[in-house]
Amino acid sequence: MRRRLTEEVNDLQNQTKQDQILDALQTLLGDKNIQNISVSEIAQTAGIGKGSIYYYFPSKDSIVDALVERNYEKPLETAKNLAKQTSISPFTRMAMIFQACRNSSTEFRAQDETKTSDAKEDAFIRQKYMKHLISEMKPVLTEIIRQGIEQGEIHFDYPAALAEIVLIVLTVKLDNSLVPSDPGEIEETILGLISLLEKGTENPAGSLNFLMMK
Amino acid sequence: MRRRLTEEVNDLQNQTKQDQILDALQTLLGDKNIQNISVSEIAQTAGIGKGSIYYYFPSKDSIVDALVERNYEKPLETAKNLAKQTSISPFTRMAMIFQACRNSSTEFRAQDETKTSDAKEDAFIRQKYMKHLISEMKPVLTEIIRQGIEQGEIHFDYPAALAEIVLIVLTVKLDNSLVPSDPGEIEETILGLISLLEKGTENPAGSLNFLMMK
DNA sequence: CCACTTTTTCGACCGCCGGTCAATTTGTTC
DNA sequence: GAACAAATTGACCGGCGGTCGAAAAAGTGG
Repeated sequence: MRRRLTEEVNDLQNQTKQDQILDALQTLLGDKNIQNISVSEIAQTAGIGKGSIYYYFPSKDSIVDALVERNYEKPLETAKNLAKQTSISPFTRMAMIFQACRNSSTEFRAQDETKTSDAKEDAFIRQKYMKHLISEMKPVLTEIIRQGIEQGEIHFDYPAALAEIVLIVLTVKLDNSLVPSDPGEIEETILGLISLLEKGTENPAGSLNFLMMK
Repeated sequence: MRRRLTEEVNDLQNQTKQDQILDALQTLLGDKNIQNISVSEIAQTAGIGKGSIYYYFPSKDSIVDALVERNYEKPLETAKNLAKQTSISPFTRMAMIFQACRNSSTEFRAQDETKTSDAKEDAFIRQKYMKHLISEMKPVLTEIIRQGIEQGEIHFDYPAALAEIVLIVLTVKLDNSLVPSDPGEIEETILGLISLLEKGTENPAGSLNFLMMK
């Protein structure tokens, strides 16, 4: 059978019904925690009936999952492309990847700061974020580190472990819901991580400072 | 006014009503996720009425918080005591602390493995765990590392950062809910962390292998 | 022992949520 | 237009976290 006309119109304006729903959720997340957002509310914001939500998604949780995935599509693609650019230094590429992630995540939680409700409460969604990011990004980062080892720029015996350690520390530390900390503390931890990386990968002190973001 | 007799009886058998409720929750957590445990169920298991739960705790969430806190009382005390034992090598003390945490947490999630429901779902409670552990343990570990630096056993410029990095990586990695991984993968990450620590703190390769648990 | 106050217990009840479903509308094909 | 499939909907359901007032139990003073 031919595809429905409405579907084609949607595709043309790059807005499937699913996207509409995800947009609604994203908007609402600017104001409150996922726990305080009801499915009816999402439906209302999306301008459709509650029942329709369940025509496109099997559960409320799955909507959150889909949103997380959508928000990391771009940085993941960026990372995968960078993994092929062997001419660029591995550490530079790592920095670029983290920058891409950071942009995407600040975009995602644009209005979090102005939240009225208790910030620690939306930990739920942050966690899905972390999980997705770490598991998707690890193989890519591992490959880049492996290249660095081959090129003699990185001296370390456990590329996958190194990738994971860096990912975990950065993700956890930059997510204030898991370990609440003031900016100075974050900076110190990142500095410590950089110092540990420099010594651990046998690079001169200060050479990786550019990993420090912004 | 004098303390109530019942209160004293409770204290004698070391079982306050709160403890009774926490025990009930802990039992139930052996079988299912916190999301699938209702307050009525906790009450029933504890052998009291639902209303009584809310006489002792303001919310369901607060019960979970209290349980997490209770389960880390012992390892935290152990750690604080170890912080004073300056005669023991810092890394040995770190290993002892992690061992204490590990014992406590396996006790806590004793029957997780046999769970029927989807394991990733109880991420909620694990996260409370991580958060509590990291924030409470960080200052203690920092102090121990600082002692190691003074004694010349550890060469590193950021004690607090080092403490946090180690805590974060171990906590996240040993919690399979956040980054699902098979045992071999966990081992590799820990090995990588140890290698990074050895190089980073200017200790000979292999000297910290005893940090590897079990 | 009694009268009285304070603490504790309890389950019926409330509002709301995630999720279901039968009925209806919309779109497609011939 | 008839026949069929796809999409939409809101009333409805069971169950949840949390409230509340009544009442039982415990404590107090004489």
